[in-house]
Amino acid sequence: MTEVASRKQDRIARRQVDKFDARRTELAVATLHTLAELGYARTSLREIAQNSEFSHGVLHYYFEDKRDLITEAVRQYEVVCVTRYDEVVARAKSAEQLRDEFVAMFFETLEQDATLHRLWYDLRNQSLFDASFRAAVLEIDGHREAMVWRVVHRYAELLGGTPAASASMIYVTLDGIFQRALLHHLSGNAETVARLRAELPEAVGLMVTVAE
Amino acid sequence: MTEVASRKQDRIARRQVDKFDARRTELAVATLHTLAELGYARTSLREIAQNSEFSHGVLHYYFEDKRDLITEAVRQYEVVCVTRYDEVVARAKSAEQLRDEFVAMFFETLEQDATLHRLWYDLRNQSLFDASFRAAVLEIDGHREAMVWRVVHRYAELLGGTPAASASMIYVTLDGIFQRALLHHLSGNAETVARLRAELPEAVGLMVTVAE
DNA sequence: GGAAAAACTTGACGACTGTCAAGGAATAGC
DNA sequence: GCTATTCCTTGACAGTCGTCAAGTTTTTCC
Repeated sequence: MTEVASRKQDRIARRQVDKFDARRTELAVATLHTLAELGYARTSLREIAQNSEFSHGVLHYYFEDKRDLITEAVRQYEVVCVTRYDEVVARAKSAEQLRDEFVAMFFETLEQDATLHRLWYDLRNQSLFDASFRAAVLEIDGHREAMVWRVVHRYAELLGGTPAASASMIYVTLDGIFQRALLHHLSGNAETVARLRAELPEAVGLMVTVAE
Repeated sequence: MTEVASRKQDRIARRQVDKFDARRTELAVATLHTLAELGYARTSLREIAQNSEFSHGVLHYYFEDKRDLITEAVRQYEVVCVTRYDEVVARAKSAEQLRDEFVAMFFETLEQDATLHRLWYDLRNQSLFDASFRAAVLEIDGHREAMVWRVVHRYAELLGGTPAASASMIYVTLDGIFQRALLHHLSGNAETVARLRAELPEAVGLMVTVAE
């Protein structure tokens, strides 16, 4: 084969791979939405296919098996959800502004992306029973922790103080609040959500100590 | 029917009800263990029956349907898990002792009853998708909140201070720590669990403010 | 001990599951 | 425009699921 022909071959192969990956991603997104709607326990391949424009057989053309598909869907969740607060951090001019916009964003995504978030917790929980997704889950959990740490760290900086607890502790606290708010939001318990919202700024305040 | 006969009938009926309930509970406990082992998504009625000494058909003799059975199993979880720290509170003579014994118990049940706890989180999560268990879940969650509140409240009392946050906030924080420790415990990540354990006393300390 | 009631087993049903092979439709390369 | 490859659909498979009816075993009551 000449060099030109070889390079051409490469280009074609690459384009095919790109196309293949694009379709994979497309199907993973459809999977993500189906999972968000039904939950892990009740999501079938046929149901996923119905939420896409293809038939159920195509899933085995693009994915090894169901695990492979769902793992890819989890990865899509990460793309969507793990840089959420970065713009808030970037534009904050004062500690107060950062805190308030963080709280606002926190409850905005809670309500707007509720089904997506419940899926995340569902999959994180599945990983307690099944080691398949565990690596992906631990990775995303780490990214979530880093994300809230950037917020609190910057908040402390703007206040001229330092975080009062480790990244781990701060993450599990905020995540715990989020989970509970989500449960009550989906239960139609608006006043409990409102109460959590009212308490969140104070909780954030407790996470930073300012030297006197 | 004479009065005597009627009372006798009552006694018989009551005994039958007791027997009926006893068997129901027995089957609910078997269900609980199966769920703890396999998780909600993969637990079938035949599997449950195999973990009991009966055949799968009997489950429909004692329970309306699968939901009814699982709801009863959740209730059994409550019986087991919701008064765990009360003895610790009762015997504590000092704040330090209460804190240390709480931390010890926290990680003891984490490791000893890990499968049961992962089930709890699994079911709490199911209630985000399916309203069936929601009432039971919210009720148990409330009891768990009250349980940790008793601990922190007593701790503050012994220290001569007051809790620094609401019962809600304190619960979600401790629950968040527990969930994360559970994830890493089941992932075989012992050093992360150890780190959380080392940080827990400090976190508890932050939950109480002492007037100076 | 015999009849009635309760407790339990067995086997079957229709529906649904993940997987995959066979074949049709679309596209790419010449 | 023809061929080869890629893409996608269809239908079937073996298995599992919750449910339930029919029948057997055990217990209860007189």
